[in-house]
Amino acid sequence: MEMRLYDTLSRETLPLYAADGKRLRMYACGPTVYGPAHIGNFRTFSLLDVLRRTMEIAGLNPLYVRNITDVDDKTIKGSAKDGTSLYEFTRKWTEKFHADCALLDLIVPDVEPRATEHIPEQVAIVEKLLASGHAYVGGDGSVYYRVACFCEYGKLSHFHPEELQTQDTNSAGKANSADEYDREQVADFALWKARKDEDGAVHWPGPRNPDTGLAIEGRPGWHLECSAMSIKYLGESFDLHAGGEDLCFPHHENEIAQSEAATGKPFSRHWMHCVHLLAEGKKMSKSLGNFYTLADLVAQGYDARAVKYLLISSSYRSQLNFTVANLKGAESALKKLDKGINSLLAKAGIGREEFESEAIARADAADALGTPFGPAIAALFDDMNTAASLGALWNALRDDSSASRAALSALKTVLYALGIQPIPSKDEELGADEAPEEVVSLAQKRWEAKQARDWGAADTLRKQLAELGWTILDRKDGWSLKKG
RNA sequence: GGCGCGGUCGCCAAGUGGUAAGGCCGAGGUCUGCAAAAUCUCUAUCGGCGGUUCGAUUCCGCCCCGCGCCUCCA
Repeated sequence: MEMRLYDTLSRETLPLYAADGKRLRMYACGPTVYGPAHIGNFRTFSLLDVLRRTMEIAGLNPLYVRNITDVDDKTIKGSAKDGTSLYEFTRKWTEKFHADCALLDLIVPDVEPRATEHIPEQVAIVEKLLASGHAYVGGDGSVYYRVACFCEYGKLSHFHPEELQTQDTNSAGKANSADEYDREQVADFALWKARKDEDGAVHWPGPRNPDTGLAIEGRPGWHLECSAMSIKYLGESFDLHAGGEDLCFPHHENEIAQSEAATGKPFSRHWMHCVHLLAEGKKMSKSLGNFYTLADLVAQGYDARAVKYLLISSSYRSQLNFTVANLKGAESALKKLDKGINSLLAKAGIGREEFESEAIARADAADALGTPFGPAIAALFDDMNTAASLGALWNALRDDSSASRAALSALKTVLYALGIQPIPSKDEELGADEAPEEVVSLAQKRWEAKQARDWGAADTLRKQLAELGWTILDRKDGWSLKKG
């Protein structure tokens, strides 16, 4: 079954395929490492992870490149504020990002290039563009892209350059200082920024000024790195480029302009954009108090798996509103999912270990489609409909014919694609040896009171345990304890 | 002003020209000394008004409401 995905460029849902017949070459814009990534960032990265996984089970053999932006205004400012080098500063936040990715069980990209490690490649593109007249040195010594030179400018975001209206403030709420003095047109964007005092030690010998023949010291503009690195690792033309919806314009539009002008070839063939997450009904921002990071949520005791479940619970093309209530709902759902899988295994007479081991392999997608879990796979193949896929997963879990080896293989495939690993029968029940002695002794006393049919004493002891934060789970023949 | 997305059960969220998947919450049953846990069952006519059609939530038009992007936010 063919996998299809909506393409921003053509505004059509098109089949995904590897142009070279071997690997589907995909580039995703990664984070700018200047602070903790928030869950909105991770909605995009989680969805792209599902995409990567789904392409894998579809046999598309993805080659996944996702960059790290480690030089820009914010990283420079942040490192200056911290009194550390740009390198140290961005390493710190990159490590934090990787830790969060691991918590969410995101597959590590095949290549994760950093902007600062690809300066020569970026400079080479600027020099090409200068030579062909697509770029010019502006009044401030920086190199700008001449948008007027690229007649297809706007083809991705479907904006007409002449209709672009410069807002009073940018998305960060800061005033746009879009003065035309340095540039020929407001729409022109910086390819290479000339060195400024506030950049401190952050500068490289840049492209040669065609007029003087001298290198222009400075640093790359924002869009340039993605062109340079995607071309380096995937070739001048590749299969798919993805990112958050905010990147569509100007970032991706500018990538297309500079790449296609530099190579003379079509850049990415297919474009995918993940719609943003809202938090408590509004765009996430620190001032609104609805700014969530994964670390915060985990520290509050929420399960990272539940965060991921929630983040992928609506289609990548629709907005998702994150609320704590929904996160709790996701936790409940996940608990039930674990149980559902356990009982399915029990019905099939297959042990948890056998299920997790190689004994039951992930099904080939074609085989999986014929099982009750088929619809869950088909939904992912159809424009990566994660919400429909989860719905189909629940349906299949209730299907009696799901208790077969073939179906369980298919289940493994679905869980792999969604990137949700079931937790082995972790029903939070603790045996006597796992709780504090005091608690165990209270529980035992209460059990004895109960056996003696002394309900008053039994209820008092149960209350005492509740005050200590433990719940008694009664059985016919005994008791166990649950925290909370 | 330009481009785009969306309004489906209390909440989240799929979907289709022929009478609405799923999850959460809630309610009820079973179990239980009671409670919890477990388990089973139940819960919508799709923003408004017109139009096309044998038939529209699904297509078209208008209106109302919400949201995103419009130069460095995933």
